Amino acid sequence: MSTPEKPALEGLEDKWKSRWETDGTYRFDRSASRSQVYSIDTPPPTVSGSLHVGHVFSYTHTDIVARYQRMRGKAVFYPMGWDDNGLPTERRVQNYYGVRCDPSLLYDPSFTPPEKPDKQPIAISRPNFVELCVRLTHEDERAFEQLWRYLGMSVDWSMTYATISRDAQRVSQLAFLHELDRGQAYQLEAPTLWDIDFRTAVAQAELEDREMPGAYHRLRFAHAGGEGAVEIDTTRPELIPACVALVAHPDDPRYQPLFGQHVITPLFGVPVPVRPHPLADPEKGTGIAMICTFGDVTDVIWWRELSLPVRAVIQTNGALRPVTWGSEGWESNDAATAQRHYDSIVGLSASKARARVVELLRESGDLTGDPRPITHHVKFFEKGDRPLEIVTSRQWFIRTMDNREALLARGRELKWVPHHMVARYENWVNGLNGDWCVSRQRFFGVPFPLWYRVGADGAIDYRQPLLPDAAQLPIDPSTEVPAGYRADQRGVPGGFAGDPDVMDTWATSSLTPFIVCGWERDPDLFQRTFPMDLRPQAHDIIRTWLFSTVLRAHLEEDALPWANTAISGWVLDPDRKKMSKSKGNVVTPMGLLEEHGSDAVRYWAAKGGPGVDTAFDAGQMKVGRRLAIKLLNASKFVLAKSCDTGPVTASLDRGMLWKLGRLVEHVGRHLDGYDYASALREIEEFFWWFCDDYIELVKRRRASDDPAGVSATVASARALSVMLRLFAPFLPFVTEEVWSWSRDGSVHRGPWPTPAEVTMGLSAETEQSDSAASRVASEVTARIRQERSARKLGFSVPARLMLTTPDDDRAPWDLVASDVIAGNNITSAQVSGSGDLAVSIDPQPVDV
RNA sequence: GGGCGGUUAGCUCAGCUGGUAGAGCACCGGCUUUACACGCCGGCUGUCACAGGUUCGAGCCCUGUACCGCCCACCA
Repeated sequence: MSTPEKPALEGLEDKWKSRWETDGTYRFDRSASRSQVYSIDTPPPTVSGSLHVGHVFSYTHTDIVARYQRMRGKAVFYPMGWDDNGLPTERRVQNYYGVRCDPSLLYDPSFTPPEKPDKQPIAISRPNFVELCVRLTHEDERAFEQLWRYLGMSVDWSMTYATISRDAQRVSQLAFLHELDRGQAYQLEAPTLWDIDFRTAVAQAELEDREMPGAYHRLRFAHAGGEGAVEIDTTRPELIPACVALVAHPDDPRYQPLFGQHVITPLFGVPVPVRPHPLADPEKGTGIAMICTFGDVTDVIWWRELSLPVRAVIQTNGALRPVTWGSEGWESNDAATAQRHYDSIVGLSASKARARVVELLRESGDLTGDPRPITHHVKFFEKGDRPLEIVTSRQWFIRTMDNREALLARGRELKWVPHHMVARYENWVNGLNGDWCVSRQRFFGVPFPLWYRVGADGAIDYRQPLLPDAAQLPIDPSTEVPAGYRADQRGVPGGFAGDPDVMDTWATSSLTPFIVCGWERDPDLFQRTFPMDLRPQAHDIIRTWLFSTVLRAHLEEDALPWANTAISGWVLDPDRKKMSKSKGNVVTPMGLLEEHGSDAVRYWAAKGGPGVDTAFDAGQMKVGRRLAIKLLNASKFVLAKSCDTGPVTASLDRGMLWKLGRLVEHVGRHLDGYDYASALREIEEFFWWFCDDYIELVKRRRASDDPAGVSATVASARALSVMLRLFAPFLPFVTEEVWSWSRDGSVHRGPWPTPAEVTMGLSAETEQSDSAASRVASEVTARIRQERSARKLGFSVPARLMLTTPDDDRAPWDLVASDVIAGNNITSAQVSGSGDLAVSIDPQPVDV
């Protein structure tokens, strides 16, 4: 335990991250009661992606809060999770091992993937596929963990979880079964937004609008009576065979006479009714629209509310399905012509079929004019490449619409940092237009823990699912067998079939508070940690992760999942664009940490306030690095002569401590409100003042062993101890290093400083005069420095001081005069008059 | 179309309940001052986006406009 000769930052990360691990510095104390615990629902990063600067930025914010709470004496429950669920992992595993998942296959315990992936992917069962996902993501997790440790994240690494772990699956399945039991989950055969490339249903939360070129095609629908025709505009003429009605606004006089009449679809000769509906916009196109099953979500609304039949043509792969014209549901006035037209588009994708239909329309004369190009917004799956279609399929839903009011109330109950982010949540909840579709037609994910009976005719009966016992969970219905059945009855008449789908990744992620707190597994842990204290996350996933977590906690526990949520901003590149890989401006986090040092990068991150998008700024990191180095050097100086107890008699010393006491108070207030940026700013400001003014003024007095020297020694040592603890949540490495020079144990478990500790032994009666003295000392020193600079008199030139002070400053000046004189290389001081502060100096020749 | 945030020095940003515009970086000048040259001291830099309004007084409050970013939206 000693101060190094030449302190440096290099190597501190490696030194302390392993020491913290050995010492269990951040181990959660699970004997703590709920009120002593601070629990954090950390976002699990997607392991198959890569970490970027944005992660470093926002995770630092959370770590600052965690460290603050820990020093406040809380048992901080801070587990790290890995999100290895979902499509990114699935794709990566397919490519990495050269496999593909076939859920109809049975588990092969002896399967090992080939050394090198073959061109022809090997089909494997879902459990085998999941095993490979787990294996691959495990490697990613280790790399992530190394980075987090290097950054100084104070998580308890013994409590790491993964979203595809058996326990996460158990929690997902159990919550689903509860919701099924309570009628909050249900299945429905219904039109659903569908990605034709991923071949899965997608939820409202996963949509994004993209601007796409399109074109209005003006089509002619003949009146069924024979006389005249009506024209409609459509961007999707290929859906004419799926047309089931036309619709116009009820008040639109142009079309009122047509309501209840029929018109004939072009090319296919199908009589369809003309119906009124208020959603039809008289301003759009010709004011009358074609309803198809299904071209867009408005079609679904019209179809439902007008009780129209289904004539679906788009299949799950996006191609037009075969249709026999003239058969039931496909009646046509001219089935032969309809068939001939349809045969030329069957099997084509929507865009190819569209081009072909336009040719057919031109030939038949049902296209008025040329298509008019437009740009319009089209719904996409956020990870998808082609527009979504709407396909009718059986899906599982969790009820959101019935809970809208309750969810809005939960949103108001939650404390949002920054507060305005609550608007995003309310916006989303108010805009919900359907229950949450949680089933996905994918392989890697949490399966629905259900089987269905197969009837004697071989048809699956979805109405009464066969449920597993809760104690059995997690289960995979594609390999496990429901009670009362044998494995050889799978898929045969009179037997059973497993639900083929997996849950939406958010269906699992929405349960992170349950997963980490040991819901329905470790009741003791659960009651010590739930509801949690903090959910930190980014604002782009308020509608997904935050919303769905609030929903699940509401359904399961009738509670908020956490009391607070801190929404972090994004890291922007200097062009004010969100930093992203695709823009080619990604800096690897590890390179950044190695170049500037973790404390320096954390400093930059901490300067970005809660919810504030922040520019990537290497300059700030350099400033942070300088701060850390300054901390090393200043500490070395203070600790070179240190003493913990003794009377603080000098007014300047006391003034410094009073100022520090107020700082401690402010910083605590800022951090309680998650305003780490303001906290850091104030600490930093004090620290530079302490170094440049206070220490410079007292360093000579401090060298002596008389009572005045002891006063400065005690005060500066106390201040250093306090500042190290204030800086500790922000700069964990350098503060720990300095702390270790003179003290046992970790600064990160040290007590958070209190104003009372700082001003211990000081009499409140002197606060005003001490503070005034400290202020006058700084002001006069600044004037002397200005004078020296203006007159090019270096510090080494001794000078005589002539000072004018306001009357009010005369007494404070007397208290600090000797420090100001000694600290500014002044030979003698002459104070005169009264008025505005004025300083002049006379250089004094040095006696030879 | 609806909503949320932002616009302050060349750059990155503070500015609490209205009371004479701030910091850091950059730039310029100076300093061997035994903690630190990875340092210290000093200096320069502003129609607080724009237009109105309230007020003795507006960067801050109100109304409107513009631009930037984001979220949401039924996209014929």
